[in-house]
Amino acid sequence: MQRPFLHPALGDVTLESVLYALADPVRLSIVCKLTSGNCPMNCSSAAPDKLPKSTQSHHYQVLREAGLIRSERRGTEVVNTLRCAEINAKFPGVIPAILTAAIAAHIGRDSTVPARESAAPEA
Amino acid sequence: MQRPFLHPALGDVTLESVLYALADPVRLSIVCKLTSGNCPMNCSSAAPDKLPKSTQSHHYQVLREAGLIRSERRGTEVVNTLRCAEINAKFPGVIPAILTAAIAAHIGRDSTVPARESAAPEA
DNA sequence: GCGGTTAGTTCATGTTAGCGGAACTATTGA
DNA sequence: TCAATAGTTCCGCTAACATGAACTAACCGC
Repeated sequence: MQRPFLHPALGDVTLESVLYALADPVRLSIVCKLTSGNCPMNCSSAAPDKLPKSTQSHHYQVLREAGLIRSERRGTEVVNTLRCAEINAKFPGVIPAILTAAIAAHIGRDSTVPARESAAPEA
Repeated sequence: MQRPFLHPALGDVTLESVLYALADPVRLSIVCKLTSGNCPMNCSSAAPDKLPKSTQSHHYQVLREAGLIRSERRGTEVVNTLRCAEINAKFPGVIPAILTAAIAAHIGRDSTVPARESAAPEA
């Protein structure tokens, strides 16, 4: 709690780490919630339900170190905001395309892995 | 070698697995080479130099199972083609944005991890 | 200030996934 | 048939992930 948060400079953000951070359903869900919520959120309200706190903390750390979110302490809680605008300046179009696809796929709507769904009756 | 390749149906391709597959520098490099080469390539010519064959094989398997490439045996070699058009139909804009960013970041030009930043003014 | 609550971090641990060397398998060509 | 080529599979080692338990910092009511 006392250790200050480390946010990478934009120059240190790599495409691979961004993709890696978003490749996890939990983290993609968190980012989707932050996007749709459109305002800073603390950790537990952006994370899927019933996720252990230590696991949450780990996922936020990954997102932070990838440069996707910025975290600030506000009293007892940590407030997270997206750094999409910055990332988008460095990797134009990547984040919007991924988030659009994620929202279309119903990721992060309420539960972690919602719809195993449809779309493929073919061989 | 005898086991047939398994390619997921488009309906089974998930955004997470696509992002995961592209989150590795080696695999991103392979996909970039296949894109820029603009034609089918065998495994060793699309992979970075000096990568152990077993590791190459593993990375191609990940790309294949994510739905990003299609592999076919041609004599002693395996010819790989991108499935970008299909993926793009399912997740519009995702692959082009990532590949554009990757190429801009000089990923997969010739070696695995080419330019450690530098914001590269060089051509 | 003191205890309790809240929100999140850190540590330790078991499980899992990835890398790469060695051995193996098809296919081609001489 | 033998050797070379191009990948695959197996296996061991290491690193990463998920999570419970213990910890810390800020806030609240008294």
